[in-house]
Amino acid sequence: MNVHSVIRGRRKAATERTAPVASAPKSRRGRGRPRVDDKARRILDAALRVFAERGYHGTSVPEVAEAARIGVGTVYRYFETKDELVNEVFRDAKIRLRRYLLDGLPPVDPYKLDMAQRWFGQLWVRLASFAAAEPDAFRFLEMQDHVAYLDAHSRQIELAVLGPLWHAGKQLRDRIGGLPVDASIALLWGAFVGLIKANRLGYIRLDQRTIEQAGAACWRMLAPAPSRASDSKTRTKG
Amino acid sequence: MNVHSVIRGRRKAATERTAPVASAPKSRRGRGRPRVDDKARRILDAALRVFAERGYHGTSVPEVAEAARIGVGTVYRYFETKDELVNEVFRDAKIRLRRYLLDGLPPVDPYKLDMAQRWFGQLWVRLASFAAAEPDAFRFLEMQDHVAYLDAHSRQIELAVLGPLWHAGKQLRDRIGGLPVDASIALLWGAFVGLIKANRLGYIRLDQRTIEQAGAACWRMLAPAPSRASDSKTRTKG
Amino acid sequence: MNVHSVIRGRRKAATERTAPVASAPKSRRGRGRPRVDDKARRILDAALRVFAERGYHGTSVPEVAEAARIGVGTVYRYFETKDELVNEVFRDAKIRLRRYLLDGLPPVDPYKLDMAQRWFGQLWVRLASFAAAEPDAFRFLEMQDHVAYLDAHSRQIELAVLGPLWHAGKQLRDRIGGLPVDASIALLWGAFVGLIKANRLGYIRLDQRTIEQAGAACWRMLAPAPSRASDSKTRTKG
Amino acid sequence: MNVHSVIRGRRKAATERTAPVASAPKSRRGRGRPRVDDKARRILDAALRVFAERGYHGTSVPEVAEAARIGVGTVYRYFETKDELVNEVFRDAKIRLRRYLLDGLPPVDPYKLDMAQRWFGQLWVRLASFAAAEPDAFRFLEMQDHVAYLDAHSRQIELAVLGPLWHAGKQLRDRIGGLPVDASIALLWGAFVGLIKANRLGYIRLDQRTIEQAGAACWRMLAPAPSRASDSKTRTKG
DNA sequence: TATGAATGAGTTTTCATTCAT
DNA sequence: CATGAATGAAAACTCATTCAT
Repeated sequence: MNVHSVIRGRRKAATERTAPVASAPKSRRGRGRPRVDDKARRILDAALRVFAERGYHGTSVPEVAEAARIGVGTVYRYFETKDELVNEVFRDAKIRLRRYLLDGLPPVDPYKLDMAQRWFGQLWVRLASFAAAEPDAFRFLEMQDHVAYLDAHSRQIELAVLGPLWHAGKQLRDRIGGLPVDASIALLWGAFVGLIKANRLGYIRLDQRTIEQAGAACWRMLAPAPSRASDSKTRTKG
Repeated sequence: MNVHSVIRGRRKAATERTAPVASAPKSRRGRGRPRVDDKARRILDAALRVFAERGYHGTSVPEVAEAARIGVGTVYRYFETKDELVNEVFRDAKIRLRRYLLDGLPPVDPYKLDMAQRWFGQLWVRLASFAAAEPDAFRFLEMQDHVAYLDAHSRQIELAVLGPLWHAGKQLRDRIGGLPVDASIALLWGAFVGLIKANRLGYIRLDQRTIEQAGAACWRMLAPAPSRASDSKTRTKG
Repeated sequence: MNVHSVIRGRRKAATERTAPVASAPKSRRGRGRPRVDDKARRILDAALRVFAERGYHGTSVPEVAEAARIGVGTVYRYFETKDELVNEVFRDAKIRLRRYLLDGLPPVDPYKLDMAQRWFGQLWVRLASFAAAEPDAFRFLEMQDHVAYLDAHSRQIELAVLGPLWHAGKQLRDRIGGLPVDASIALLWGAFVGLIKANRLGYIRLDQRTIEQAGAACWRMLAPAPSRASDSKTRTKG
Repeated sequence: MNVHSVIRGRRKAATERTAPVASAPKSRRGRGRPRVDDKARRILDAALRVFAERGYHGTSVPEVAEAARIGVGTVYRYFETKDELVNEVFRDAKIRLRRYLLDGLPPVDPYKLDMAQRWFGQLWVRLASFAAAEPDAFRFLEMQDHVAYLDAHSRQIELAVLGPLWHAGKQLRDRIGGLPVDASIALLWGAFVGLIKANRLGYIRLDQRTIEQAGAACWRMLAPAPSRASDSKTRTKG
C-alpha cells in the first residue's frame, strides 16, 4: 500500500506529466526537436492548474497563457475556444483518472469476500495515489459535475470511468448485499472527495494511516456485515 | 422521520426563508403581517438560485436581477457589490443549514450506544431534510469551499456549523473509537454530498428508503465495531 | 474699504443667504410658517456648494439633495432636470455677483482721473467682497465659462454683468487710452480670479493689504500712465 | 517675437508632441525613423482634446477612444483606469508647458531693469506661443487646479513649473519691489488666462499687437514704477 | 407636497477572440 | 508557427429620473 507520499494540500508543479496523456502517443526521441504536441500539453497542464484554482469562469484565457508561458494567441492555435479548451482539459484529466483507477485492476472475485475487500483496498489506494499525484486534476474533476459547458463527448468519458466500477460493484453487491450499486458509488466517491477537500482546506491533515483507516471505514460502509467479522459466514442476506 | 418528499433534482420554492437580512432597508413589522415584499429577501433567493446553477463567476448581476424580477439597479441598492451579495447569500444559506441541522438537536449521550446511533440517525434525517427543502442552498454551499471571494465573516459562520458537530463527534469518538473526528466529519459530509449530487445528476433516484439505507451505511462507517454488535442490545437490522 | 474679512480658502456655511436672491422677494414673516420658496432656495444653495466643489458632472443629484437635507424626489419638484438646476444656480449666482458689483456703483467720471482710479478701487473692493462672502458662487461662476450645458438665458445673464462694466470701461479707455476695453476686462477679471484661486489652493494667503496692493497693480495695468503720476500729462502713448 | 499665428479659439493639430510616455508599450527606436504610430501618444492627444472640451467627468472613455480612432479596449491597454489616463494627460501637458516656458529661458539679471523687462517680455511671448500652439493643453491645464483626481505625482509636476518662475520672480521683486512674488504670479497667470479665455469665448480677438499690449500692461502690473522710466539706472521711487 | 425605492440607460472596465507581424 | 496588440461585446456598477405612497 503506497500512496506515493502524503497528500499535500498545496498543488505541486505539474512536472513530467507528459507521459500519461492519451493524445500524445507519438514517441519522439529526436534530439532536442520539440515533440509535436508539446505546446498543447503545456496548455492543458497550465489550464488544469488555473481552472482548478479559480474555476472556469473565474479564469481568463490570458491567465491560462501566462501559466503556460506562451502567448495568448498560441492558445487559440491549439484550441478553438476557451470552451473547447476546458472540455479537453476535462477529458484529459478524466482519462488520467481512469488510468490510475482501472489500468491493471484485477477483476473482482465476489466469491472470496476477503479478496473483495482486498480488491476494494486496492481501488482506494489507487484513488489516493491519483489525488496525491494530481491534486489539481482531482480538484478540477471534482468541481466539474456536469456543468453547462461540458459537451456530450466529455460527459460520455465520464461513463468510461464509471462503467467498469459499476460493473464490479454490481458483482460485489450481488454477493454481499447492501445498498444499490449507484448509491454505493455515490457515497464512496463522495466520502473520498470529502476527505481530500478537508485536507486541502486544512481541516484535516492526511497521512498514510488516516487514508488507510478511511478506506477501512468506507469498506464498512459498503459491506453490511462487519468487515472484520471472523468470517463471511454469518451474514444473513443483506 | 420525515424527509418532506423525495429529493428532486430541481429546485423548489424556498419555504420559510424568513431570516432577517443585514442590509434590508426598512423592516417595519406589522404584527402578524408577514413582511410585504422584502426585496433583499427576493434578491438573496434569486441569487442563490442562479449561483447554485451557474456558479458565482458564471452568473451576471443582470441574471440575478432578472431571476428576482427586479431592475439591475435595485440589486445594488441592497448589496454594495456582487461580492458582498454572494457573501450574504452564503451566510444566509449557511445559517439556514445550521438551523436545520442543529436547532433542537439533543446532545449526544455517548454512553448509550444505541442512542448515539439514533442521534446520528436524526442528524442524517435533518441533513436530508435540508437538502430536500433547499436544494439550491445545499448545492451552493457545496460549491463554495473557501473560495477566494468569501470574506472573513463568511468563513467564521462556517465554524458555527462545524463546531457543534465536531464537539458531538468528539464525544462519540471517545466512546466508540474509530477515525479522528475531523476525518469522520469529512467522510460523512462528503458521502452525503455525493449522494445528493448523484441524485441531482440523475445517477440515482433518492427515495426515503435509500436515504435511510445510506444513513445506516454511514453509521457503519463511523463505528468501527459491527453495528449489530452483541452489546448495543436491541438493534435488529437497521 | 472693507472686504468683510480676510478671504478664506475654505467655504463657509452658506448661512443666511436667503436675503439677496432675486426670485425670493416674498417677505414672509408668518410665525414659523415656512416661506414658500424656502425649499428652492435650499436646493440652489446646496447645489452651488457641491457644484463648486466637484463640478457639475462630478456631482450627482442625490448628493445635491443630501447637501440640501431633503429627499431626491423633492429636487425634481423644483427643477425639471439636473440641467435646469445648474442653469438656475448659475443665473442665481451671476445675479448676486451683479448686485455686488454694480448695485449703487456710481458712474465713472472720466474727466477726473483720480476719481476714475477711485472708482476702480471701489469696483475692486466689491469684487473682493463678493469673493469673500460667497466663495462658492465665485468659484462656481469661474468654472462655468460657457460650458455646453448653459442655456441661452444663462448666457444672456452674463451680458447683464458685463455690459455696464464694458460701458464704464469704454469711457475710461477713451480718456486714458490703453488696451481695448474687452482685453482690459479680460485681463482684469482674469487677474482677480488668479488671485482668488491662488488663495484657495494655498499658494498665497490673501489679507486686506495684499488685496489692496493687487488692486493698485491692476490699476497700473489698465492705465498706461503711472497711476500715481502727479497728473496725467506726461503719458505719451503706452 | 513670434506668436506663430493669431491664437484661434479652435484647436490645431498638436505639433511636436514627441514626449515619451511612461506606459508606452514598445518604443523601438529606428534611427531617425519617427515612431510609427505611438498609440499611447494618440490616446493622450485625443484625451487632451476631449477633456479640454468637456472636462474629465463630462467625457466618457468611449468618447476618448473615438477621438483617438481606436477601440475602447485599447485605451485600457495603455492606461489602467480613466483616472490614470487623466493624470498622465495632465503631466504630459504640464511638461510641455514647462518646456515652452522655461527651456532655454535666460536667467533674469535683476540689475539691468530694461533687461528684466525684456526677460518678462520673452516669458510672455512663450506663454502666448504655448497657448497658440496648444490651445487644448492650455485650456485643460487651466481647468485642472488641484482637482480631486490629480495624484501626488501630478501635483508635484506642478511645482517643477512654478519653482523656476518663482525663483526668477523673487529676484525681480527684490530689485524693483512691488507685490509679493506669489501674488504677482497669481495675478499674472490669471490675467493671461483671462485673455486666452476671452479669446476662446469670442469676447475678444487676439492678435499679435493685442498680445504685446497685454504683455506691456502686465509688466506695469509687476513694476510699481513706470515701465518707460528714463533708464534703468535711476529708478528710485519704485 | 415630500419622499426615497425602483429602474434602465449609460459609464467604467474586462476578456474572449482575431489578425497583422 | 508564435505572438501580443487591438477590439467590441458583455460585465460590473452608477445615476438621472420617475412614481407610488
